[in-house]
Amino acid sequence: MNASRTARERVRAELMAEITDIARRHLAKDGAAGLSLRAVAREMGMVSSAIYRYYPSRDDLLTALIIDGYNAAGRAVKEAEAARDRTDFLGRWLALCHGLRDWALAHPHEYALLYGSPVPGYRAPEDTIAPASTSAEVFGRLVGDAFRAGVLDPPGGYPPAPASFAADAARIRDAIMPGVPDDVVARAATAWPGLFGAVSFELFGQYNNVLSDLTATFDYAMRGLGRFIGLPE
Amino acid sequence: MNASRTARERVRAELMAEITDIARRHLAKDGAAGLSLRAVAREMGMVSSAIYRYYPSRDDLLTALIIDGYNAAGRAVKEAEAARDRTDFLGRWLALCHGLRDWALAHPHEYALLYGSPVPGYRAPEDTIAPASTSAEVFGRLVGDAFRAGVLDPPGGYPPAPASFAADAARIRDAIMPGVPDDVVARAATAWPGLFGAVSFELFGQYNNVLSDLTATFDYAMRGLGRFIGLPE
DNA sequence: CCGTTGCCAAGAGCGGCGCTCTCGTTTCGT
DNA sequence: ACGAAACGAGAGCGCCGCTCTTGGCAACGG
Repeated sequence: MNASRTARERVRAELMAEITDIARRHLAKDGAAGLSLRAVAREMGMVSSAIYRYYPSRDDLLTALIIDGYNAAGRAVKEAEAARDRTDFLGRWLALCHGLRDWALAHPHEYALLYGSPVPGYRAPEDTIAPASTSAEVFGRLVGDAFRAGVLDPPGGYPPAPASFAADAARIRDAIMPGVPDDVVARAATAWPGLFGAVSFELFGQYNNVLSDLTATFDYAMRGLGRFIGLPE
Repeated sequence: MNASRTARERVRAELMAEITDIARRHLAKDGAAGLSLRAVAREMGMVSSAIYRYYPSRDDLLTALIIDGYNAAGRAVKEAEAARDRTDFLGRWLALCHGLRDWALAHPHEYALLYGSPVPGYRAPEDTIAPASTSAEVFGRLVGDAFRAGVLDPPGGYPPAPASFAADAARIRDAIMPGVPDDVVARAATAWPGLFGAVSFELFGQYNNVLSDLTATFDYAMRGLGRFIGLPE
């Protein structure tokens, strides 16, 4: 009975995978705004209404692509970071940053879908938060490793974190940075959006006619943020 | 003859202004994806094809809204920054940051249009770059003032800017930061996208279920970036 | 003063979109 | 073997951006 049920469901799973594959290709080519269920159906040789058996709406298909995208970006970040010597903490951070940037440059529309403006009528289904945190987990582990190694050496002259941050710090610590004290969490939480701000600026054209050697400038900026956290040179 | 021609052109200008006003309201309510020429025309009591006399395409209307948005954001930033004591450089920076964030929170869809994923088939017409730099000019003047006042006191322990940055630094210096040395320009260029990364993270939902006191955390992070540049406490 | 020119609103229409509903057919569980 | 569920196809609804044509109206030149 398992075999028979899986027979039908296997076809269904394969068709859903084929739909997402085609949709991902369309997304990569034309962006989220250009993704059309009808075009995907056409390419599959189906009639448009048949698609709705598999994805009840365009937003559901987009949600699937978002989850895929978070997983792909997280994998790229993870692999880039894993290639560095475990004790080269600044190197791991830079590898993480370049890994994200390289993936974003290779998949600009997918990056925009994840970290740009939310496209659908706005929703962030529960399913997306787990894969969305993959990159942050890599970051948290890196910061935690550096702290436990006792090598964190942040430049002085910075104000302390606000008292209201303690609760957030505790939550972040429990989730991805076990054992890390509040002020380190706070600095990490400052640097983290800086990474995405830099990638988004480059990808969304804010650096046009401003910067020329984008790779070197990005590397410099991320090095600065790494030092800001306290990662040793 | 001037009077007669301007008579006709005045009506035209008024109609274009009315179109952009309605379009801006639709944009604020439904986002860029929900902006429809037909809906705007309907609200104006026109037939949809008549709109094309004034804006040849939807993208042209969006471009007009983008320019308006940059001007509005720039004005908000400028006024917030101008309200601070000229010698309170960190205060001016924080006012700039909060000014941008407050404007973004009040006009999320417009912010997304400016600093989120580029929505049209992608274009950045020349007309948009001048208004886009208003905020950066405020920032550049602030950094320049602080440098000329001799109060810049950046924490040490950071690597120098890459050699390839010199040309970019010269261009930035000429445009918005006259007299500022390369390493200060480089640090400013690191902090600047950090501001937008923080605002975008908050606005695009990346902080959901992560941070609770968003205002205090933002203030802390911007304070850190201000110190990173060297603005004195 | 009148004819020409050019701007304008309106209407019809094209192709495409997301999505719904109905209708035969196939497939599966019992 | 039979009823239920899943399925593909087709037609259709109301949107959308955009184009083309038509007819009215005002401005300008002879």
